[in-house]
Amino acid sequence: MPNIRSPDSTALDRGFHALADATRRGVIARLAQGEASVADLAAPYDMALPSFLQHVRVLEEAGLISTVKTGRVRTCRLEAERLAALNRWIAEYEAGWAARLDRLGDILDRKGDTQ
Amino acid sequence: MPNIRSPDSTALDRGFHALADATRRGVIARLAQGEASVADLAAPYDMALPSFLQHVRVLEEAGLISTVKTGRVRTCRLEAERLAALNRWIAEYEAGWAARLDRLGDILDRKGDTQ
DNA sequence: ACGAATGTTAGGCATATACCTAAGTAACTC
DNA sequence: GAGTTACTTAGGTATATGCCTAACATTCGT
Repeated sequence: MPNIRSPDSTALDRGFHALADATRRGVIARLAQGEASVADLAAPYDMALPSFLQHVRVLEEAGLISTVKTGRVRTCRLEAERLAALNRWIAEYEAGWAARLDRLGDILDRKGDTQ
Repeated sequence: MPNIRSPDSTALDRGFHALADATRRGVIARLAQGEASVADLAAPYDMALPSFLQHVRVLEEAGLISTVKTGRVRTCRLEAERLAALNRWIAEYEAGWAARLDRLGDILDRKGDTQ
């Protein structure tokens, strides 16, 4: 039986994985207010810079942020479109029309039992 | 300097982590069409059942699905509200008003260069 | 050119994740 | 009550993740 994995699954894998960490979500929240350097982004965290840089790379490889190095400063920017893509994946199932129909079915069944 | 992590971050951690895997996203997609047993859910995947069950547990601990055992069958259902909560987190930053302003700035700058 | 600022690379450690096989347990089915 | 079904538990391996320190590279200010 073939595996159901689709070829583009890694984009979602990386995207959601990138969001599954408070530090990285903090970076995104900060970048939503405008661009920032790595040092600026790292400042609130009690973490060695190399460790923090790893998080930045995870975000960049997920496409959630882009960075440019100018002189010795690397400036980071939020890539809202990629974030939107993740949101779209969720939205497709979040609507939950089927789930609601199931629940409606349950409710009707229960009504039938008691009346 | 204090760490910025908020106390409830584990809910988002677990939620997004749960979505960061194609098998688990497949389960969600399937459950969006209605309830299903573990065996039903596992059928499309070329994976030992214990391995698959781990994925189910990850989803359940993230609150993305709920399960009930009736007799020897465990039935799984999508918890759309939790999915919606993740979507809400993304939506807050996806809007990207700040990012758009930045880009608008870039565009205006470039216009200024060429005209 | 010298020192400080801003990353970056290299290497290492502890825990978590994703998979497996083998061996249960509990509940229908006959 | 014996077998089959549908999980479940136990235990093991390989890789990935998240953190660290130490040392290097580059650029900026004076």
